[in-house]
Amino acid sequence: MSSIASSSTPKRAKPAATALRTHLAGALTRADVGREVRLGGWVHRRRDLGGLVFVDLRDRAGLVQLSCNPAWTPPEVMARAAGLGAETVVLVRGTVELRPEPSRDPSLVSREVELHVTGLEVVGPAQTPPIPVARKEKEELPAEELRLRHRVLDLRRPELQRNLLLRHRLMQATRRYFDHLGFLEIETPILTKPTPEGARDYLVPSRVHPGEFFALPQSPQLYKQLFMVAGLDRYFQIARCFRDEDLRADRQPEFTQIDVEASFVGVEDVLGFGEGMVEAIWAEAGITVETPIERMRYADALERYGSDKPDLRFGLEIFDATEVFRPADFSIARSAIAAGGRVRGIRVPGGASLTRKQVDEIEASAKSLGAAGVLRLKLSGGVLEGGPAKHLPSGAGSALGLSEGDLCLLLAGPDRVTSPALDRARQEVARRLDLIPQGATRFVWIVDFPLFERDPATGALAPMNHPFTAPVPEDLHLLGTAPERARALAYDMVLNGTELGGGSLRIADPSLQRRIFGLLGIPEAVAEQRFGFLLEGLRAGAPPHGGFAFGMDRIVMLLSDADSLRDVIAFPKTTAQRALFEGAPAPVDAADLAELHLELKQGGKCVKSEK
RNA sequence: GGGGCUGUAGCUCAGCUUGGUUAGAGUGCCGCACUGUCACUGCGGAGGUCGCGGGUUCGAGCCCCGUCAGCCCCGCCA
Repeated sequence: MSSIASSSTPKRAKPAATALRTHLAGALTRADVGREVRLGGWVHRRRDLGGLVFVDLRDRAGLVQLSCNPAWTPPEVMARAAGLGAETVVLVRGTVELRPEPSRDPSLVSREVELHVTGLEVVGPAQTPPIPVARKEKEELPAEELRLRHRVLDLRRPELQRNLLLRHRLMQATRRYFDHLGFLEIETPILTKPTPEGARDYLVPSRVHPGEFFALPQSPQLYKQLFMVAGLDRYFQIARCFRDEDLRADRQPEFTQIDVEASFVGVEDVLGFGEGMVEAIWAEAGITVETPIERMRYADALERYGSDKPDLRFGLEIFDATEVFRPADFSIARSAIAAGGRVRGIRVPGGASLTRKQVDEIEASAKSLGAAGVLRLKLSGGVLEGGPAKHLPSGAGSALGLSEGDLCLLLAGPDRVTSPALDRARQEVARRLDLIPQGATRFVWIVDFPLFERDPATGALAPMNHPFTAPVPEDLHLLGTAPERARALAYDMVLNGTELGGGSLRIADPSLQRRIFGLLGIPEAVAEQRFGFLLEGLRAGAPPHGGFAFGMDRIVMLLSDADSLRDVIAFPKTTAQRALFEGAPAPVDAADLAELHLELKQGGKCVKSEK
C-alpha cells in the first residue's frame, strides 16, 4: 500500500507536528533515524512473540513498525503493548532506528525503519472491529452492506482514503483553475423553490408557512444565470445537487457538480474554459490531456456511433447498408425500409473468429434495447455466409466493404431503435475482441445538439437540454417552420463513452425566451409561476451568457479507477436510497410532523410522541 | 414500477444440484507457550435465529410461496 502522505504533504517543514505528536507514522524515513519522536495512530496489526512485541501503527500517511523489546522498552509498556487490540488508538514515544539488515525490506508495509518504543499510552480503546481494516493479501472485501453500515472502519482503509485524497486534490485544482481566471465561487441556496424539470424534487416542508414546501436544488441552474444578470460576470461552484431518482452504480441522490457560468461569452469561450478545466484536473491526477479536444456534431455521433456519448477508443464505426439491401428480396430489410427505416451495421475486422455463442450474446444485449434481431454476415473463403446472404446479389460482400474473415452485424429498423442497439453492439464486440487499449483516454466534445426533441407518443416538443438553452442563430428561422430541426448552442464533453458534463449558451432576450416557452406549450402564466424569478431577471437586462456543469463524483470515480460512486463519496446512499451508517431516512416524532402541518396517510408510520 | 444475482459463525466462504446422524473450513476473538516478527508460529477453547414469515414433508440450511436487505440492469434520470 503506497503512502498517501507523499503527495498530500504540503511543502511546510513539519506539517504533521502537533501538541501530541511530532511526526506522521507513515512518513518516517531513513532521514529520521536517531530521532526521538512521538506518534499517534491506530493499531493495524500486532505480532506478539512472547519476549518481543511488534505493532504496525497506522495513520493517514501509512504504517510504521513499533518494536517493543525489553532492551529499550520498560516492563509495564511491554505488558501494555502485548495486550493491544486491533484499531486501538495509541500515543507512542521512542527512537527511530534502521531495522536490522535481514529484515530491512522496503517492500514490507512497515519499510526500512522502525520505532524503538520507550513509552506507549492507550488513548482510544476500540472494540474488536466488526469488519477488518487490516486485510490479508487477496482477502475479499466485506459485503458492501457491512462496509456501508460500518463506514468509519471502511474509511480507514488506505484505498478509500486515497480516493478521498484524490477527490480533495481535484477539487483544489478546480478551484485554483477558476480562481486564476477570475471566476468567483459563490454559494447558492439549498432550500429553494420547487421547479419541476422532469426529475423529482426532494421537498422540505415549511414550518412557518403551512402547506408550503422548499425543494432541494437539482442544480443551481437558475441562480447561476441570475449571477450573470447581476453582473458578477464569472461564477463557479462545487455544488451539491439533489435528485430523487432511482440509483445506479454511477448515480447517487445527492451528488456534486462543478458548476460554471460566464458572461459576454461565445461558444468558443465556454469550450475553452471546459477544456482548460479538464486539462488542469487531469494534470493533477498525472495525466496529460491532448488539446484541443476533438469535436463531433451530435448528428454525426449518432450516425457513426449510435450515441451522443460515443466511445472513440476503438473503431467499429456504424455504416449504412440500406442501398445494398434495397433491391434485395429480403422481407426483414424490405419492411424496415418501407417503414422509413434503414439497414445499418458494423464491420468487425477478423470478427469471423467470434463464436456463435458470443455473437448470440451480443445479439441478446442489442435486443434488450429493443432491437428485433441482429443480421449476421461473414466473408469466408471469398463467399458471403449468413442468413441474409442468399437474398443478396453476388458482390454484396464487397459492396458492404467486407474483407476476408470479417464479420458484419446489421440491424434493420428506425434509427431510434437501431442507434442505441448498435452502440451497445459496438461495446460488446470491443470488449470480447479486447479492442480497447489500456489507459486510453479519448475526450470529445459533442456539439450542435438539437434544441428540441419530439415526444414519440404525443408529438409534443420538449427541450433537449433545458428551456433556457439558446438556439443557433442561423437556425432561428426554423423555429416557426421546423423547430425540431433547430440546433442548440449546447455541448457535452464525453470521455471514453461516459458523459462528463455539458452546458449551453443561454437565452438572454426575454422575447425569445417567451417564444421558446410558447413552442414548448408552456403558457405564460405557468412560466411565470415556475421560473418567474429568472424571467424577471432577464427583463432586468441580461448579458449574453453561458456555462456548463460537470459531474465531480464521476470524474473522481474515473480517475481513481473506482467501480462505484460509493467509493468516492464519504457517506453514500445504497441503491434503495438509504444511509446505512446514519440510519437515514427515519420516521419522525408525530409532534414534529404536526408542527410542520403534515399528517401521514394510512400505512405511513411515525414515532409516537413521548412529550 | 419491472427483471436478475446474492443472503450460512464477528468477517470471507463451502454445504443446496439429489431433503436424512452432531452444519464445516479459513480468518478474527478468548486462553496458554514463544526474544526479530511482519498474513509470526504452535497448542487449546468459545462462537450458528442457515436474513425473516408461511407452506409442502415423517423430516427443510436445501423444495415452494411471500417478504426484507445489499448489488446489477431496464424504466426514470443530464
